[in-house]
Amino acid sequence: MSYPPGSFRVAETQSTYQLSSSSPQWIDVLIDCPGVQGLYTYRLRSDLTIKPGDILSVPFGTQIVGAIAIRFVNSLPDTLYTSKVKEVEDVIISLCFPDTYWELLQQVSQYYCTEFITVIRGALPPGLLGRSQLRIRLKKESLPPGYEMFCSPLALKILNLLRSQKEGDYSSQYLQRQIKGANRGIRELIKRGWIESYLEPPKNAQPKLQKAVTLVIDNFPLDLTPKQLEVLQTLRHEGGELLLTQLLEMCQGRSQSIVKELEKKGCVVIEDQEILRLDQGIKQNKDQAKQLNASQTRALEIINNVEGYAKILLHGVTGSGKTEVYLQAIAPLLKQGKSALVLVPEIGLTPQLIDRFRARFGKKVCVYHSELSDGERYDTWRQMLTGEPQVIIGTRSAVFAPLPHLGLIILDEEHDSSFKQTQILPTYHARNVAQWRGELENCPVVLGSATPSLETWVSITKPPLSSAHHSPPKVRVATTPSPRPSYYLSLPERIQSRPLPPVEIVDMRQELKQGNRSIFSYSLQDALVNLKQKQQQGILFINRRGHSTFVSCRSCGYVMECPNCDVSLSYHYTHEGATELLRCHYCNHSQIQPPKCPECESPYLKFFGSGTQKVTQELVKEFPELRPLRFDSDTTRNKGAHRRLLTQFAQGEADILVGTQMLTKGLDLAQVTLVGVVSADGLLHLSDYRAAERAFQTLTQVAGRSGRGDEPGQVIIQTYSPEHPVIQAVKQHDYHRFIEEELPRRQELNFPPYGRLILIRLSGLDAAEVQQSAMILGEFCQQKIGSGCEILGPAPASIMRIANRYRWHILLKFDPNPEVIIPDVNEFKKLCPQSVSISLDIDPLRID
DNA sequence: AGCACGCCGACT
DNA sequence: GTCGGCGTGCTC
Repeated sequence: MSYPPGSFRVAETQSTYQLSSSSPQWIDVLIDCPGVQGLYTYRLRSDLTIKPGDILSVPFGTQIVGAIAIRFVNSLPDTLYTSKVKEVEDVIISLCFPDTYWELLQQVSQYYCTEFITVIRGALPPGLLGRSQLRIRLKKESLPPGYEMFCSPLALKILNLLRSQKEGDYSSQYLQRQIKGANRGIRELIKRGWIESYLEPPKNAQPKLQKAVTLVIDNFPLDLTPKQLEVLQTLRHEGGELLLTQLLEMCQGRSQSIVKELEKKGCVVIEDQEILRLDQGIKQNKDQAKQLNASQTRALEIINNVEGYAKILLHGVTGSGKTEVYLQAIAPLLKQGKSALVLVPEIGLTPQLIDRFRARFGKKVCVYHSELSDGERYDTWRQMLTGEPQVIIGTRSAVFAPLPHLGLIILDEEHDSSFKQTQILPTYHARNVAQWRGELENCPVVLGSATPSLETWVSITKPPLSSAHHSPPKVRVATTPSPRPSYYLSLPERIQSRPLPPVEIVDMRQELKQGNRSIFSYSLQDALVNLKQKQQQGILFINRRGHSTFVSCRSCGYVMECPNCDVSLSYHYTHEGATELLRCHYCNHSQIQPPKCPECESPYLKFFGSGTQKVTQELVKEFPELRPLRFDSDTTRNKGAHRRLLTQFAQGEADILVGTQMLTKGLDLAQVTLVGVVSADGLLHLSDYRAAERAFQTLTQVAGRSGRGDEPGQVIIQTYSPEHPVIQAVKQHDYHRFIEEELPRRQELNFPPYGRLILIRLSGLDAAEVQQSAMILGEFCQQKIGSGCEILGPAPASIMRIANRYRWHILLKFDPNPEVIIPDVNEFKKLCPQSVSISLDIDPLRID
């Protein structure tokens, strides 16, 4: 583990020494520098109130860095001289984090083998933990005439560079990047007194302040001018307090000087007031709790009556009204003064969900996700710490929302892979963290899904599969007392008893035999014609964005490949007359489609496979009366584009949405009666051990978009493998059948949810270096880890090169019970050259 | 993470 | 002989 577990913990925030006669002089802090191990001791300042858990800034080396106060110290160790101990610089933010908060972060740190400070960094809003910058400033007035003659060429270079800037001021880092060996010259110039160095304090996220005017008298004095009286009367009329800008706006033409004058006379006070930059969204019409059906009522009853921690799986088919259960589960909590945390897959993807929460709870709803600006994030975060009852809706990172009095955590679409962080440390899964949080805060955790992950499924106490298969019980409570209570709640029916849409599987091999060369089967063609006639709307699901999956030469078979990655380039062609582009979906390299094959000069260089662009084009060609709307990461890239496209569609400006995975998440469009999957095969035949699970989830979810309104729905899935078990399970809407098929396969190979996985990723620019490092680490793992852990690889990644970096993997597979000791990543790094980067992915979802 | 110190190779 | 590369270690 990169951090020795239990070697320290953040002290209880209540522990201050005010009552003790000998108050401590020092405090141990955790420095915000990954790689810096252990705690550092600083002198307390009498003018600052500091307690453990506070975020401080402290001098460290030549800079000022962020730090977390951990504990008071009464005496220094012998090895540390008093003179070496520096003083705390400042308190950045002093807030009462719930005690369990730091405990949670420590748990994340241990489980995900990530330094504690790195976990804290990921949990706090960006910008809170700042660092200073060493800057160099030219002292123009000290520069003697003819100074050029006195100094070294190096120093002269620095002087000239500084003089080129208006203020004569650059960061030390910038100077060192521009001029090699700048440090020597800087020292020379400081000695001469021509330049000086200073620390620019870290710019932390600051609350936004605005001047507010408050009326402080009841009876107006008599010596007021008419203008002054007008201002005061306006202020009183508006409740006695207004922002200065608002007040001035209301008393048009009145200037600030009048208000200043009133302050002098003691009529009002002007104070800075913190303005919260919160994403309050679009005003929604207030709505009321909806009537629940029997299953929903039972589910709600269980959730509301759970005391303390419990893990609750809300297994509801698509369109079964999970959201309404969430809403009604939260309502009583808010009345008790508690808050709720709602985690959703991708915020941009669920404007509908946010709107529904806002319509029910109004301003008590806050949205927290990484696409907010730093200021918005900071303010929302501060707003959470107030402890007022509220509902936070957020993506993965919101699992760290510092809400006191947490009463309920909900993970909607808990099976969704975006709850797992993969690129940045810690590589946590929000579902795991939410469970730990529920245990620590002693509140229930609801996992909602139509297609629960296998992890969740096996972790929930539930009726035996075989009986469940035939008649799934509605509610089943774990009867055996267990330290981790769990409940299985099922919503087997859609609301208002709407049927699940029938799923038709079309064998594309037969279509070809019958002479159909279109990408749309006869069934789908009929359905599309019908759609227009009935004035209904539809969705076409395509697994890929772009136009085509690859471009190859019909003469020699040459395939256009990305120069930086070992993948073929996708063909992009947005509209008539647009440039034909080839783009790499891994590194975003793009180039113009060449007119001839680069290999054999043949002009027959053509695209194959279908993406969203091509399907849209084909659709327009074959069904010109249908108005399509493309919905993928190419068309939803801009902020708000998502909501705009959905609104357009909802208002009937298009007949059919053509899109990718995005369509599968939380869309509730009542008018959609037809869902077409152009080709399921791309989903079925991935080499990943989770391919089947993902395919089942995606197909079930996309099918579930159909028939949510009054009109019955219909689903058509085109495939070349109609007999595939996943396809059959989707056709029957049979989750249990899929589970019975898939679980034994996982168990046999000890893959999750049975065994645990840790993936060691290596990458670097030099192929041989990466390979050799992988071999060394593989050997090291064999020796160090040994029994109880299966070591797979080292092996090259399935796409060996991405963005010019060669990639190798080592996969560790072990039973969750006998704790396998994973060596420190730093130990791995010591064994490899610096140019090879190494990272651990704990419980990886994909191994590619 | 920065940044100092320090030990080796290419130049005046 | 010095300059200047970047490898190792420290920062309370």
